[in-house]
Amino acid sequence: MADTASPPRQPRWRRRAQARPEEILDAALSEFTARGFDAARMEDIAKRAGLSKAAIYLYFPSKVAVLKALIEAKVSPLARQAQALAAAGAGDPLGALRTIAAVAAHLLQNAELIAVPRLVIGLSGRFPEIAEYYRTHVVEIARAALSSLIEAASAQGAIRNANKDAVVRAFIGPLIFEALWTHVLQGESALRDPEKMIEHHFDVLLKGLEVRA
Amino acid sequence: MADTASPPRQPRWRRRAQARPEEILDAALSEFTARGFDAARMEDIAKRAGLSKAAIYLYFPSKVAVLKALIEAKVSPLARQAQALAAAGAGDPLGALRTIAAVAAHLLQNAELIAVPRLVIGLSGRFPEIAEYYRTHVVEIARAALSSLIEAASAQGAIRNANKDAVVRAFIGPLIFEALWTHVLQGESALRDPEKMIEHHFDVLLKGLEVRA
DNA sequence: TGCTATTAACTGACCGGTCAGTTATATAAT
DNA sequence: ATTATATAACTGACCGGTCAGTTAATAGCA
Repeated sequence: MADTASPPRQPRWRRRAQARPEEILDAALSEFTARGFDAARMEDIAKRAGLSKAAIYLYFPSKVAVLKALIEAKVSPLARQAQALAAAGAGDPLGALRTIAAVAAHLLQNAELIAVPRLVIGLSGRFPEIAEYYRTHVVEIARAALSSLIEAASAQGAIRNANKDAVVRAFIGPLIFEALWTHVLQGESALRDPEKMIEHHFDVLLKGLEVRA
Repeated sequence: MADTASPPRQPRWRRRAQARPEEILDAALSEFTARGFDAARMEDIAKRAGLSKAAIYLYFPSKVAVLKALIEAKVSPLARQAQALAAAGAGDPLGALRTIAAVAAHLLQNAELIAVPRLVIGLSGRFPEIAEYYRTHVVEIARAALSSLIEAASAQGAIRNANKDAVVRAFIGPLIFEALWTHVLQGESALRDPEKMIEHHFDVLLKGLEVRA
């Protein structure tokens, strides 16, 4: 009797097959980030994404499948971006390296961004395919991009000859370290001032520690 | 009737309260390393340690407690070692840094050694105390040790003046990166030849990339 | 322009299995 | 005889995944 006279009720739910997958992945990222893969509950992911747990299984066959899709979705863009930056900067490789470092330093401020690699680190033992995917689709691509820039810089005399892999490590390593220090260990972070950090980074990287004559 | 006539039976189990805790921690490290914290089963840890699951609870109140004890047990020695090396090398700071890097490069070949930090990375979100413990008891101590060496080197003119934090990052970062690349991503590793890797590392670190006049 | 049939999208309730932790009991050591 | 050390058996809760059934959207038809 009460509300028989209110026809324009809004439906209890809507069909939005198009938008669901991405929403699910976003929700999953949040939950995985906060609790880790195992402790994250499908029920909570569903709630956050605004549908029922069962509905998730209309889009993904399993929890691991959600994780894989998540990694693929969040990771490929980064790899492509790195390649693009490297390609665009072939003319001025040293400048491109500096730009990439600056961009990276800015991005690394964002905690959600390093959530994926953290998941990968934690799960690489149990799901080697995930580690492999991350290596081949992200890190190897970034390494290749950097390598090509370094080679170009060396070829045109902008930097001296040195072992390429060592240079790549010297370029990336400190950034990774600071990201871990900041987001994993909650340490006081140099990332708060990315420009200054990159300035110092390049000062050491270019000039080295030796006392010049 | 059968074997009533064999008195020298060995007992079904022995009381070894003294030795148990460490054995449990070793077993836990193996299981945690292989499967991660959540997927590791107390039952399996017990089996590996050679006792029953219930017996573990005579020594540790919970699974997390085992993890914490494990981290504390495996981590303090490292911190002490880093401090010792730094103290011993105060006279020749640059040499000490090289030694530390060489030792580190050797140690990093061992997969079990980086298992603990990997656990910390994976669990830092859910158990911040663990991350904090690791920061204060390991990384900050290692950083301090390195910092003092760098300061000493700078003071006695062995290296030029540069931002100390940046130098620490430039020193540690590449090693961390290579360890992750090797043990997490299963990549082809420069750690196979630690001497050469350190040689390249120091070549870049000391001389930098700039073309000298 | 409504009514009906059909399908895609979605849900609530449930099941089977797992596992951290507990309890009742037994055995070694003293 | 007593106590510390150990186990086997058990419990309670949780959670990934499933399924029978419901609802929203849409296409066909009058």
